[in-house]
Amino acid sequence: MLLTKASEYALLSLVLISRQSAPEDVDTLARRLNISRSFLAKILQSLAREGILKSYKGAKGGFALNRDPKEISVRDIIEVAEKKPLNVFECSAAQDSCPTGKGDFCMIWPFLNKFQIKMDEFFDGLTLQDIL
Amino acid sequence: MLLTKASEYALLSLVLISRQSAPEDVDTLARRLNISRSFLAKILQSLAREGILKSYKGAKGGFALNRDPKEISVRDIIEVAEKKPLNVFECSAAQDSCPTGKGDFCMIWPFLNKFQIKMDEFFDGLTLQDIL
DNA sequence: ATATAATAGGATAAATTTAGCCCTAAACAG
DNA sequence: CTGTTTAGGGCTAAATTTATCCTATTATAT
Repeated sequence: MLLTKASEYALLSLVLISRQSAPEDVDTLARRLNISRSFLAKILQSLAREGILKSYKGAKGGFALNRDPKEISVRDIIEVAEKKPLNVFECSAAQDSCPTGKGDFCMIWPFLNKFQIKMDEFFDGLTLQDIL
Repeated sequence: MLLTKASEYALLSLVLISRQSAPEDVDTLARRLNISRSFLAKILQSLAREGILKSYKGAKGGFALNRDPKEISVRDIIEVAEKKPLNVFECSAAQDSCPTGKGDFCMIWPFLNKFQIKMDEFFDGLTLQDIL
């Protein structure tokens, strides 16, 4: 599994939330998805902090989309859920982050970067809208 | 990091080994790559068990390629290094492995599978030869 | 024979992921 | 106002994954 459950839960929740006009609360979502309430709460809170969701406290509160599904890239969602940039390796995005060091040129960086770019293209070009 | 250091070390070692005609031993490789000897040993042993490398015990022993670099797909290398199939999620390869269960159709499987297929194409089409 | 080097397996350590708990702050309904 | 609802945040625990180390054994070249 390249991606963790956090991404899975984030995507599933966002689909459910998108289908609703009123805010959905964590309890309902966790029950509907049959997953840990507190873990999901953290994920949704992160998504809210990053402006993907909007949160409403108090009665009838919960989470709703903060932007149009077309404006939410799958890449954004996954990077928030995983809490880190979506890199094949630490070094695959920027050549200067190569850890082998020793000054000499990395033997596999070109390959890694090629995959990195392919993946970036895929995730950047895909929005929540496309999943719905 | 989607892939672990095991894959990184496997790829780097294979490149070094490819450049040599005589078997390369773990000590030399670990020193050259500046990484843990015993960790690398396990990885190379796995690669040998899967027929990617050939191992030679005793003096002047070590590891050498067992097949032509053209015949070794990057996918094979990574799957051996990661010790598991290269799936985005558990469920992304086969639809029936969806864990949400409850009989209803998964909301995100089509998307996951699309990515899975893209990744498969990329890795299957690439061989060790292409990295060298 | 002897030194070299892989093999195998277990043990350990470190890091990350997943989950649970509890208390606070905010918003809302009546 | 007041009580209820719900997000927010922190802290801890459990589980799993990654990474490393160690030791005994087996094979081989010279």
